[in-house]
Amino acid sequence: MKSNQVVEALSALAQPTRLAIFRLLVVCGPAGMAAGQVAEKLGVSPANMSHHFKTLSHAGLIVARQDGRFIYYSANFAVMNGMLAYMTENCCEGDPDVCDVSVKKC
Amino acid sequence: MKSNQVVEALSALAQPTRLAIFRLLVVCGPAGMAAGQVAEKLGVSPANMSHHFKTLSHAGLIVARQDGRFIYYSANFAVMNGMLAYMTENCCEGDPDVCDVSVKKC
DNA sequence: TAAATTGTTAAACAATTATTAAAACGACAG
DNA sequence: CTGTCGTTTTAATAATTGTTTAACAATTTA
Repeated sequence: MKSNQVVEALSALAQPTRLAIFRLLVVCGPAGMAAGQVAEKLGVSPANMSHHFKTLSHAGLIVARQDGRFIYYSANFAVMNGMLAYMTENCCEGDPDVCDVSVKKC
Repeated sequence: MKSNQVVEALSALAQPTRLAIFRLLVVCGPAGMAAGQVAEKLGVSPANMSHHFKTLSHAGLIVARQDGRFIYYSANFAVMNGMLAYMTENCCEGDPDVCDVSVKKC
């Protein structure tokens, strides 16, 4: 994963509403959630929500899937994991005892 | 870890220079690296570097330690791990097979 | 004490980002 | 078709962020 992609992903998540969106979608899993439902759940206007979806999509953190009139968004774990890996690359010069860079499995 | 702390940490890392600083310090481990050395290594002016250090420090991602004339900065793994855990909380409704939220141990 | 080194702070400007409101779009039901 | 629902786009404004320059503080060396 390239540096600028990682920065883009971090920027996308570095905003309260978008972080909340992403966390919500992470819990939903691959099934995702309809755009409107996310907006209602978080109390955000549709237009504003759409902008945030666009930002997250462009960063590759979420994926859109149309189903009839609804658009379902879901979290893309591959990009998130790539981002996490990039940040901790070669940490502590390879000594695992010094740092504990692990995330509880879900 | 609270939402606004996580957003602050993500914002701090969502910038090319600061991401590079953090990655450099992650590799250095607890010993850290002198401010000037980091600045030189990344080709950033001292004043600009100082601002970035401040941002990262305030987010808790790095820690400063004075040693004579030099100030050594080092990465704070606890905050980073807290941030990662927050993002993946309750992912996939608890089904570990659906997503693989793990980071290679260093 | 004076000069040199290391790093921080303050102020200003340029650039980016977030939010809102209004208009427009595409999918579907009648 | 026509109307409505769900969502996106456009355009404008407000707020935040990054960089630079110059001045300042702390520590060591002469």
